[in-house]
Amino acid sequence: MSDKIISPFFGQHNHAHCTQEALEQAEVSCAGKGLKLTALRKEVLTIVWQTHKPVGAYDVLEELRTRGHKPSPPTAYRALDFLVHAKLIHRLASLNAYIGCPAPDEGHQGQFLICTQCKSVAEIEDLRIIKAIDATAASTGFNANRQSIEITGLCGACESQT
Amino acid sequence: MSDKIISPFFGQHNHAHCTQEALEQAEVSCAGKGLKLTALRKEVLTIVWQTHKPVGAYDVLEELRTRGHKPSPPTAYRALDFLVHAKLIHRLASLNAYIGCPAPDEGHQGQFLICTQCKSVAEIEDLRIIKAIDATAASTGFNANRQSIEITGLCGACESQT
DNA sequence: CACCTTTTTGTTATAGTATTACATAACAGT
DNA sequence: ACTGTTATGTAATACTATAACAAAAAGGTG
Repeated sequence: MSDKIISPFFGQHNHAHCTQEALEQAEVSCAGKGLKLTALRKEVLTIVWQTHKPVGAYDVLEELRTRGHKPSPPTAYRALDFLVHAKLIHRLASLNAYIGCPAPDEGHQGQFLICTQCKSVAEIEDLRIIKAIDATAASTGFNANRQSIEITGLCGACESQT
Repeated sequence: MSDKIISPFFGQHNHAHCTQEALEQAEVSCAGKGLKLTALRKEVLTIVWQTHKPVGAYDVLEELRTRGHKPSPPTAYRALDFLVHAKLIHRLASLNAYIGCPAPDEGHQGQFLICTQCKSVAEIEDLRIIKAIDATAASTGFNANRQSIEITGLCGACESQT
């Protein structure tokens, strides 16, 4: 099978465990790359990981406030930018929002299934898509360096509730 | 070959002809669907078609002003929304901008190659990508209804100028 | 045509998203 | 301790998009 689901696919799971694992991976990953996962950045990462739904920058700000900070927008955007560059989270352009990346060290690009009903997002890695894009790039001389693939629809659970 | 370039791929072409054809197609397409391509909407479509670079909503507003209108934001957004729904233009989520669709009646989804250097955008339709997405959807129970595929990089021309 | 309904456009205000610019503080190496 | 660098705080502002209501234009019907 050439596609791989790399986040819990709209299913039940132990989310506390899921989040904790992401945080531990983040520590390791940053240490390995010489990046500094400061207290603030870690807190923002935790906030993003609270759900598998995308979180907006101003949601992060709000949440930081409930945790005793008094942040203004650049605080959130800077932390989010750092996390994106560290490949710990992804930005979903179609939603202006962020979501935790469950596999920061696999060098994958973002491919997302976004449920319009329950708002959950699953990240996938489909080698056929990557290959197809590479092939098109090669055939046209286009030198691709980033792909943003965002597919919206209804997840199985929401579909069956109709 | 399973992929198709459906807009001039970063190459030279007779753009006046290109634009005019798009406008004529738009007339026909709207007539066929019972949609009203009003003077304002047509003017906005023309503005979007001025280049193969994406155009922002406020660019459209600006351009409308130079043409004697005194529009406020909703004027531009409404016309752009109409054109998107009529499948005459696409919105590029990663750029908050719009670009003309050269093949409005082919029912395709948007797949775009975006050159970060010259800002040109080419639209492609790669059946392998579509099939790969359908396959993933089928295998997970996800019911996809819209895809947004935006690939950024350097086009051949800009690459060779390096 | 006169009337009514629907759609489109105008207008004002405001909501939501993101960045610039500069100040202060924390950190790392000498 | 000193210094250069990185991170965070703060204020202001730019950019993107929509809500809500008013006016005008277009289309249908008796």
